[in-house]
Amino acid sequence: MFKELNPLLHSELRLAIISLLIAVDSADFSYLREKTAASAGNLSVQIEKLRIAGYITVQKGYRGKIPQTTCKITAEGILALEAYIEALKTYITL
Amino acid sequence: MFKELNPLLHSELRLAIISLLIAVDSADFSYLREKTAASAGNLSVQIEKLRIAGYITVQKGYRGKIPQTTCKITAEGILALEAYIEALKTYITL
DNA sequence: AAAATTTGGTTTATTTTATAAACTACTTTA
DNA sequence: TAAAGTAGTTTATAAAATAAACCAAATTTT
Repeated sequence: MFKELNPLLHSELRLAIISLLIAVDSADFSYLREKTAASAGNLSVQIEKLRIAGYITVQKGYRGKIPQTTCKITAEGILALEAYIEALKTYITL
Repeated sequence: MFKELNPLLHSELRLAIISLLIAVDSADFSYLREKTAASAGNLSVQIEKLRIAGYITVQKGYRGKIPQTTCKITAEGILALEAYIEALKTYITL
């Protein structure tokens, strides 16, 4: 009947992050913050959850002397999003 | 950029309930329980939330001597679902 | 040059939400 | 008549999202 909605993706902010990363392939913390309008704390927490799940990679480096965190979606992340969308289709007609 | 995902609908069980009610127009508690495979407690709580939001009506009656709760989606509920789907489309390409 | 502000975050605490467990009440079956 | 099933509600617990507080370095303001 209904397929399970991956709880890691079934979250407004995490879905937004994944959605942005699908489009740009690589994005830093500030970019994600601008686009999602999330608080830094919330964004930091949700990025970490996606990283632990293996859906994104996170590289902490420096741009000059300013710290810079860069995120990229992984192949696993792309597959997870595709599966999530398929599951959604068991609930709604898109 | 991203539209807000109505938190009342952005819940696996509540979305399933609304999805079922869109299709059948009227359904009792047991039917929803069968189709969603949710626990009675969880189903009861989520039905009540949808009722308070005005997305469904809930009629408590009897089938013979056995209590029977019947749910129907409201016009408001249908609109909310449509808006939710539109909002989802700002996150994913369906 | 000291103080305040901004950037780029992390950690911790609070609130909200979902879920599960326990309970009520009545009915049917063994 | 005792046990089990139906149809739920209420309450407690677990998990999640969000916000608040904080840290460190750099930049700007006075």
